[in-house]
Amino acid sequence: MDLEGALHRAGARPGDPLGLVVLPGLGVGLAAGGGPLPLAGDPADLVRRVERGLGPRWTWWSAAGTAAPLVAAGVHLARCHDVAAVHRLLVGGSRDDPGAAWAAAHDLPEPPPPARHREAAHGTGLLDLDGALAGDSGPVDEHGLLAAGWVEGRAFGPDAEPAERLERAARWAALAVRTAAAQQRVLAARPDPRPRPAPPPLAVQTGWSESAAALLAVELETTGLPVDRAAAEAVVAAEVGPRPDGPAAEAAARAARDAPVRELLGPVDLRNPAQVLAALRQLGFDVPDTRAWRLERLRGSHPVVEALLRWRKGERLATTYGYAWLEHHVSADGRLRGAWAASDGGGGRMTAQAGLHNLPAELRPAVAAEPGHVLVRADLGQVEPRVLAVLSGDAGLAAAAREDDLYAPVAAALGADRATAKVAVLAAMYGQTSGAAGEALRRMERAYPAALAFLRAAEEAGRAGRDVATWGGRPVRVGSADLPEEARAVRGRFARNAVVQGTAAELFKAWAASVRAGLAGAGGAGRVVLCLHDELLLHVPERDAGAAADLLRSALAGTARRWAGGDVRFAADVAVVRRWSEAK
DNA sequence: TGCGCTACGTA
DNA sequence: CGTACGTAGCGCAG
Repeated sequence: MDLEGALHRAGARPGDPLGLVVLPGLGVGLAAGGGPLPLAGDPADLVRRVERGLGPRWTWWSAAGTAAPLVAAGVHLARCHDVAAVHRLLVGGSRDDPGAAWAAAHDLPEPPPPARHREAAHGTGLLDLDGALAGDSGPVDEHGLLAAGWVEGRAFGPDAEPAERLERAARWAALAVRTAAAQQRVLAARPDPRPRPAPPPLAVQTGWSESAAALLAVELETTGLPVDRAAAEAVVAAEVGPRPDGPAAEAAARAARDAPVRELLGPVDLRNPAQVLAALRQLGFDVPDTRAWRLERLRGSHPVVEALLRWRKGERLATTYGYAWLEHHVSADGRLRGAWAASDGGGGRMTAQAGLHNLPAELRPAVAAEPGHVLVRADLGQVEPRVLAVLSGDAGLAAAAREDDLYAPVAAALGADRATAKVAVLAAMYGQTSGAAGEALRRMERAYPAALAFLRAAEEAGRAGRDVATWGGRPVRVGSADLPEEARAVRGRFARNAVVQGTAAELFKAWAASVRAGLAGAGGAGRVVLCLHDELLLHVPERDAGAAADLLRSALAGTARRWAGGDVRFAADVAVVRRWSEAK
């Protein structure tokens, strides 16, 4: 079959949207401007050829649903439009299923959410849940909404003939392209907040980078984080002893860990906070709870405090990050894998499961490059105050951002030391209402009035139940008005912080997408292996280390210029290391 | 089994 | 009365 000719007849052009639905083992449904194009064959092979020959902007309902088998087969997908990711960027909230995106793109009321157990099946065509699709019903129902049988993948299920399944997959891909086109029109019409807008519009750029991040999330899950299992086990063993070989040994190890504390505290269940609290009160401690930061202050007043804090540390390693965790999440190939979400929570940060985002510092030496490779780590310095300078257009804060250490000029402006300046800046961004930052905060008002006014406006919007929006235009839903004062204050702080945190997340994802593209362009084996809010970790062959470090810096400079308009400088600290712990 | 609570890890 | 997230054990409701 002449693939190039078929693509040409279907109206596919380089760089243009090309709808894609994958039917594993069967083929792919493509859709360009000219209509649906079903192709039988090995999906990875077909997509690889189209990527090489045409270089489209792959357009799918979601990377999680469509790209996973391709990524698993080692296919690199350069550019994409992710309908789910863009939908979340456009309307905020947590819905990103095809039905919701389609309805929003057609100004229809949002349909009820899909049943929970079906969520994983969106657009994959992998699952046959409730039998065959009724008759020859199409993908759009009588209300103009997407039909359940198509959303749930039954339309492509094994009940139909292969040719018919591919035909439907291509029609489904065509609907993704139509939805994406509608989304693109909305993005392009959004006001551009940059001081000197230049094409492409910021919202369009953000749609692309959010889409790329969704694909990167799939890749991160496939690639995994390289872990030196022996080193990890050594850390665990040092804290909780050797791996128990059965339930009895495990119970014995637990009892042995508990014994030193129970000698001092009495025969209480250490895993029951209420019992621990009661026992501490028996010993004369007047504490409202048993949290570590509270007990920290009581260190030295009684040996039990030290023992309990030490026990807690070991207990964390024994439970959350112990042998069971290694067993479940670190594969035989030495990779720690968990599910990733590219845009989660209120502000749209990346999140990860399997402990990838909360690895205790003690375990970081176990994150290690494989033989012949290095880790290249880069973290954004003081990203949130720099983002605040972008959002608010505060000239003084933008000037401070020209320094590698933003807090130095801020300290000078406040007439305070660096530590105080840092606390004041963070207090302003997080909405702290008490504590020692008071006087410094008042000086912040005078030194950076636009930045503080921006934060106050965000907080006020949150208190009043009005949505706020990130730089890229993502609405941050704050919920309804009419709440008790306490709840309004909480929501105000949430809104104040979510705009900054969410905007930082957008910059980070744009940077990560650029780095991902640069690594692919270099044609090497370098991979992004971890995204940690303001930190990127790459795993690259030794000889590519220097190029990867350069890429991290140049990608940031380019991203910041396109994204912020060049008025605010962003800086990354880059280090080439063998083990994650070696970097600062 | 599912949920809220307490606790704690990261940014 | 600084924000966000994920995970685990416990106690309780169903």
